Amino acid sequence: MLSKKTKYGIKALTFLGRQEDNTPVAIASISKSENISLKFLESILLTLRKNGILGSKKGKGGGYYLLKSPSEIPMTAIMRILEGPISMVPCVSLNFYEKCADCPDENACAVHNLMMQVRDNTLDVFRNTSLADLCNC
Amino acid sequence: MLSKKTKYGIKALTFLGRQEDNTPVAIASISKSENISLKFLESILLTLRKNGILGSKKGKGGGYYLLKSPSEIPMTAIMRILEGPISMVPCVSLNFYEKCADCPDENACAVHNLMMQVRDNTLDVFRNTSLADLCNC
DNA sequence: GCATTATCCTACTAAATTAATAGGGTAAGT
DNA sequence: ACTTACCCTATTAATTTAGTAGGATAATGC
Repeated sequence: MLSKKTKYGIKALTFLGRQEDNTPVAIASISKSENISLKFLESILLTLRKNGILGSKKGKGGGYYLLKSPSEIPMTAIMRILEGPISMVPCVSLNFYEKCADCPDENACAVHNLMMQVRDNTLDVFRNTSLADLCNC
Repeated sequence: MLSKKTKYGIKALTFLGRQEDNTPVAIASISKSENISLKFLESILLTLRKNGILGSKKGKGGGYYLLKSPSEIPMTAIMRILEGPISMVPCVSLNFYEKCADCPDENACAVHNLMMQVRDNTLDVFRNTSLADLCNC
């Protein structure tokens, strides 16, 4: 299941991507428009900033803004920052790999091989989708 | 992330599907071979039985066995019983649909539309895979 | 019929994760 | 200075997941 953190994060990014210009938007403004708890959203936007997706400006007229054009932000990046691994099991993860404690041989593991296929298909979607695609719908 | 419940359940089913004949296999036997806590596995096999995937026999020589041939058991069925919805958000689920509290219009929701694509791709994998495919690898 | 074997079933607990909140600190603008 | 709005850490509450306990029930075989 997708966490609320990821869901809210994507909604906020889409909101920012839909702005006419790229001037900073206050957290409170996004929070109201998208029905997201202000404090929770604050922490989400903070991690997006720390991971190079967003820039921020303090003080009056401040807020968050996209550092790149939406078309240059692939969904793989957003998903990995907010949700973590794209795969359903760590043993097939490209960026968050971990060996299973119970599994002596990965290549002989039915779950491993099945989840590899799922990962490839999911990855296909995220690789071929940018934030821009989400903004235009 | 895939729950251990689902992971263990798939492993157990694969183990059963790989048996020469379809005579009952004791939980303890599966538990040892697959490194799964006996009690936890017990509850997993119980739900698979209650959902028509497994049959069981009590007493000496008893255990669990597949009710159908592995090729007749699609992964969609197994996943929905063990893991629940295949989609990442309830609002795009075919079998476990739920409306999002925060979202006024589903069709205008970027997350909704993205997750629809992911669901379709994942579903494709599970629909085209049966337990038999997992047993032969 | 009685001991043994193994599933059946409910309830409970512990651990981990997720979601949300609190509250003060820091920087920018007027 | 004062206000605005992000910065950051810590804490708590809620939920889910994983695992455990312990007895009930049914089948088998001597």
